[in-house]
Amino acid sequence: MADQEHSRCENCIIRQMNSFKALKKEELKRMSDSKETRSIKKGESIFREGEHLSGVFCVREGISKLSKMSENGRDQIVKLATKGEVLGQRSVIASERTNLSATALEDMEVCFIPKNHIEDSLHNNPHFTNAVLKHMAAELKFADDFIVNMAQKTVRQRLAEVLLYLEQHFGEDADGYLYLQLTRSDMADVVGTATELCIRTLTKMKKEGNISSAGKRIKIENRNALSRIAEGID
Amino acid sequence: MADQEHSRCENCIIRQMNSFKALKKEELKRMSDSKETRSIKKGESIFREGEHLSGVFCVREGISKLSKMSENGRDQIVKLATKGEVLGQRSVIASERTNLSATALEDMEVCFIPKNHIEDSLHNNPHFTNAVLKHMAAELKFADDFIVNMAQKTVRQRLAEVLLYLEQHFGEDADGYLYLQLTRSDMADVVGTATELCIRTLTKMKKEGNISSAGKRIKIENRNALSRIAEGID
DNA sequence: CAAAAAATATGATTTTTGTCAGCTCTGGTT
DNA sequence: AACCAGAGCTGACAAAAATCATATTTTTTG
Repeated sequence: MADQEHSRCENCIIRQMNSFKALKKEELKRMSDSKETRSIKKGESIFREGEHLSGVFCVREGISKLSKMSENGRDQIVKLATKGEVLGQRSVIASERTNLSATALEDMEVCFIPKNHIEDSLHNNPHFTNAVLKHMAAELKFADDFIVNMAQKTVRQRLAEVLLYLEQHFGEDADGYLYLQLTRSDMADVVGTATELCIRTLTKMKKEGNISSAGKRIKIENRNALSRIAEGID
Repeated sequence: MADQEHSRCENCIIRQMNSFKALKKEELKRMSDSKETRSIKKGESIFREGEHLSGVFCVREGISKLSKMSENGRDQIVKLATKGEVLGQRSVIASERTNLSATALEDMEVCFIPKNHIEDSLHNNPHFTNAVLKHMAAELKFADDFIVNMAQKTVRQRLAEVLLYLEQHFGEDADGYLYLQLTRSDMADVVGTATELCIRTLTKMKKEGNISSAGKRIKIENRNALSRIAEGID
């Protein structure tokens, strides 16, 4: 199918959300001519750890998890990426195989952009390079904070933090439930614990009245209490 | 005291080890005219979390720890930085306060470089910007791997890994002991555990014959065994 | 709709980790 | 040599987390 007007990079609103906003009209046009839009079903993989990427993926719709299998055989989710995020950027910049796997948590729509476009713009467009640099700086800070949390906080603290994060970043549905419905297993993989302990800890939070649930769906009932838990006060 | 020949950036060997190798002669000359060499004694702080930096610190000699205090009141060491590393780069790029504290683990010599030099070169020298970008990409990968390890490995596994890291990156002295003599407390802060458990775990490794020690100094006796421990095989 | 599969949940137990108290060793100072 | 401070170490106990087993509920699918 030929590209519609609305699916051309020049007209894409998504690019306002990432480093691509620093690209010039011409760069965008060229990019748009060779880009390729892909639909990815919930549960499908976008790429796997150790793959060699020939380009990056710009997320237009849906949410994905970026995870890595530890030597112990358990998965750790390092990041949740949504609309506007560019997946695979680090690997392309470093000319390395991917360090993480990307998997769709919902049905997704992503644009694949061949890496030569990225490389060219990194060489010729300082605005773009600086935008990417700032973005990487932000990611690095996020990662450092993540390290400190994983190392120093209890599962209960981390879980409270994740719930607040999910609310802040993905919002809630019409009924007030967290929009992103992570399985307990995925939630455990974010928190870095076993599924059972994740469930038990959620149960305790329910009993305390800080959250409620309907099936896998979770509602935050007491934001402040969760913040206090995350800080280790409760 | 006036700058000697050998302390001018143009002639400094250290810059071959970091992004500064991408700087042009002129940039280096200007940088050298406004840089300032500082001696920092073991235990002293280079900067503290939350400070506003007016420049970056290029490490010429000595080793420092980059750490952050968690809300629980315990310190987590996120990185050990040595000769060639540039401290404060992320904060300057992001125009933010520092996210980490930097403290000397040995007597150090660092060059303070006012941030306008960095900012100018980021705007005008694409080679430099790309070098910094690649460096940040490497740091980000390191951080992601660190997250996975902290989240999924036991203290014993992480400690084995740290010992091997210390050997690989800082080498050993004439007697075969690890060159960098971390206190047990600092070692615990890298591993993300309490000092007591760190000591107990070291003791166990001694009994197993995988390491030996003399005072605070540690010698690796069985590299392969430690590797296996790190991988969770033993 | 019913069966099967997957996800959620709970109990019992073991292992790992944290905490508190106190002891010992070492290196430096007077 | 005596003293001291700080680091290293150990024991006893408490708390947190992992593991295994086994329901129960929800979702998927034939």
